[in-house]
Amino acid sequence: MSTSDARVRRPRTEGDGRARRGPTMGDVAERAGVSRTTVSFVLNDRADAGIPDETRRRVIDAAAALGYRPNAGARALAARRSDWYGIVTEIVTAPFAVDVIKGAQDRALEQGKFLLIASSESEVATEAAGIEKLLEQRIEGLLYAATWHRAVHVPDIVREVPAVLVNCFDADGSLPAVVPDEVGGGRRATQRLLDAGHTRIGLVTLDPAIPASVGRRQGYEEALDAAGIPVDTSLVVAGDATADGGYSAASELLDRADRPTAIFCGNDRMAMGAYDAIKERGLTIPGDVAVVGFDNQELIAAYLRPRLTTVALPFQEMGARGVDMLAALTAGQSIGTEIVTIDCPLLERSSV
Amino acid sequence: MSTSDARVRRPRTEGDGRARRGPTMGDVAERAGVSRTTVSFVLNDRADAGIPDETRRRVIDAAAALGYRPNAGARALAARRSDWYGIVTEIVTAPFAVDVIKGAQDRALEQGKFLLIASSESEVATEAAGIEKLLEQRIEGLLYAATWHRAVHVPDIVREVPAVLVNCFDADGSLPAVVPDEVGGGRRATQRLLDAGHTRIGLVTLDPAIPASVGRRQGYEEALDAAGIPVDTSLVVAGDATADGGYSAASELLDRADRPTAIFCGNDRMAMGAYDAIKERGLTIPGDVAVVGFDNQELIAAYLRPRLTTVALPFQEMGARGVDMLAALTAGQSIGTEIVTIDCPLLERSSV
DNA sequence: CCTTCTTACTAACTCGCGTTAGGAGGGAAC
DNA sequence: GTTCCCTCCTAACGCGAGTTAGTAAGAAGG
Repeated sequence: MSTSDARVRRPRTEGDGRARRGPTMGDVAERAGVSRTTVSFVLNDRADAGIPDETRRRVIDAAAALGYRPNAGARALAARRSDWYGIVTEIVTAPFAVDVIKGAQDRALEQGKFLLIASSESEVATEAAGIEKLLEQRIEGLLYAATWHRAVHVPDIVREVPAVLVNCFDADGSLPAVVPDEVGGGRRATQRLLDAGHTRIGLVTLDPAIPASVGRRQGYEEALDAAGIPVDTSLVVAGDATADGGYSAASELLDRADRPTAIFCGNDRMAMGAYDAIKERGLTIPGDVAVVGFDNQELIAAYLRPRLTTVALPFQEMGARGVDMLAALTAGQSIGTEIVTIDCPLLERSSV
Repeated sequence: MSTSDARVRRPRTEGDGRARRGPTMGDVAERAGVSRTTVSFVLNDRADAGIPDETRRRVIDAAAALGYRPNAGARALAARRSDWYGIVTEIVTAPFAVDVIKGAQDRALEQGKFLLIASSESEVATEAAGIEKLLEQRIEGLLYAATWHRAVHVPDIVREVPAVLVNCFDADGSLPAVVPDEVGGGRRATQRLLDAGHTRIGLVTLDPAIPASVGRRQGYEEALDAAGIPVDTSLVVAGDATADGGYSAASELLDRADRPTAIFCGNDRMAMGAYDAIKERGLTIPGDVAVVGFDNQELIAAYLRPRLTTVALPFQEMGARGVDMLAALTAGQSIGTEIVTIDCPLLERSSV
C-alpha cells in the first residue's frame, strides 16, 4: 500500500464517523467560499487585512450557521499565547478564597483571559502538582493566594512564570504582592467606636505573631493616639482566634470593675464569642457594650443578633488587582517586587 | 527574497531570542539521541512499542535534565482528547459549592483529568459565557452544579457535551443527576432525637415548595411513623430559612403550653435563630430543648454554643460521584437519565 | 497600452505533539 | 546463503489554528 493510498482523508460530511468533532475553520472557509486564512483574519478582527464587509459577513454567517467554536488549545499553540492565567489557592479550607477567585476571574474575563483554578488544600504535594498542571496548560501568569495574610515561602516552581502573591507576601521579598491594609482597617474600626462616643475601648487580639494582629492593633493605637486617648494596655487582651477564645477574652474585659463600653475583636469568630459573654451577663449590644469585628465572615456577621459591624477584607479587590499586576508583568513592564495594599472597608450594621 | 531565505529557523540554543519557550519533545529527542516518536512512546508509557530500558532511561534523563514539560494544548490537539472536565457553579454566592469542586477535582485528578472551573454567579449571561469558554477548551464532560437542591432548566448549550447535574436535577428529566438524600437525612435527624428519648419533636420547615423541605419533612414523618408516634401537624411550623425565621418559628413552638422537648430545624441558619429563642426563655440546650439542624454550615454548626448536631449535605461525595458518572458517559456507557442520591450523614455534636 | 498601486485574497509554513506504517539490523531456521 | 521473524526505532502525516510572503485583478496614472 503506497503512502498516498494510506492517507485517506476522512470526509467531513454529516453522517461522518462515530466521534463527531466540531466544525473547524476549514469548514467555515469552505462554506463561505474563501480560504482558511481569510476566516482567521475575519474572526480575529485583523483590521490590517482589508477584508471588505461583504466577505466578512459571509464568513461570519457561515461560522454562525455551522456553530463554529474556536479550539482554544489549537489557537494557543499557533498563537504562542494562551490567554490563560492560573490561580492556586486553598479553596475548601478557606471560605473566602472564592472571593479572590471571583474578583480575579471577573477582571481576567474583562481582559479576554480565562482563569484556571487549582486548589491546593494546604498539602504541599497537591499544591505542587496543581501548579505543574497549570504550567502544562502554558498559563501566562500565576496568582498565588493564601487563606490568611502572612509571609509565605513559595515553591520554586512558582518562579518559572510571572507570578503575583495575593493575601500574602514572599518571605524572600522577591515577588510582587497584594495584601489587605490591616492598619487602615484597625484604624477605621476603632474610629467608628470613637465616633460613637466610646473612650474605653477593649481590644481582643489575635496571635500577635501574624501580620493581621500586628496591623490591626497598630491601627487601633493610631486611632486612639489621633483622638488623644492614651493606650491602656490592660484593655488589650489576647484571644485564640476562635469563638471560645473571644468568649474568654471578652469575659476578662467585662468582669473588670471599669469594664470597657466597647470591644474591638480581632476577628468575627471572636466577636461571636464576645456576644455570648456579653449576653450572659445580661448586658445589651450595643447599649451597654458596642462590638466591632474584623473579616466580615458573612455567616457570622450578618446573622448574629444584633448584626455585627465589622471590617471587610477586600478579597475580590485583591484578586482583581492581582490580575492587573499580572497583566502588567506579562506585558513586559517591570513592576518589581512592590507590595500593594488594598483598603479594608468598614461595614456598619447594628452592633455599635 | 526567496521562500527558502525567508524561512529562518530560529536556533533553539541558549541565549535564544527574547520570548523563551520551554523545551519541546524535539529537544528531548535530540539530547537523548533518538527520534521524537521514541520520546513520545516513552513519555506516554506505550508498552506495545518495545522500547528497551536503556533507551527509556536515556529519554527520561534527558527530559528531566531539560526540565521538559508537556504542552497540554498541543497534546489535546494531537490526541483528540483533552483530559479536561469542566464544572459550572455559583461559587461565591454559595460557600459550599467549593466542596463540590473539591470532591470533583480530587476524583478527576485520580483519573488523570483536570477540572476547569467556571463560576456563574447566578447571572445567566455569565453562566453561558462560562460554558462557552469551557467548550472552547474542548472539555470532555461538564458538571453543572446548583447551590441548593432544586429542579433546573439548563441552558441548551449544556447538551452539546456529556453532562451531569449535581445538587439539582433537570426539569425536563433528560439529564443524569446526583442529589442529596434529603429523606434519609430527615429520617436520621429525627431518629437521633427519638433515640435520645424525645417524643414531642417540633419541626421547623423551609419553603414547602423546595425538594429539601419536602424530603426532610418526609424523613421526619417516616421516622415518627416507624417509632409508632403519630405526626402532630401543629408541631410543624414554617420558617423563612433565615436566623430570624428560625427565631420566630421556634418561639411559636416554645410558647405553647405543651412545648416540644426537641426541635428539628430545616437548616442551620434557622437553628441559629432557634438557639436565641431558647436561650432567651432561660431554657438550656440540650437539657430543656434539644436541637438538630441540617446543612452543616461549618461556621454556624461548629461555633454555636453548644455545638450544633446537624445533618451534613454530602457535597464532596456528590462532586466525586458526578465525575464518576461523567467518566462512564464519556466512555460511551449509557447511564441514561438516572438520578443518584447520596447519603446525608448525621454529625453528632452537643445539642442533643 | 504599459506601469504602478491598491485591494482582496491565498499558499504554505509553523506551533508541539500522537500515531501509523514501515524499515534497518541481527539472529534463527531452512 | 536465503528467508523469515523480532526487536527497536523513525519518517511522515495530521490535529486546528495564526501568520508571513506573495499573487491575481482591477484602478489609477502616465
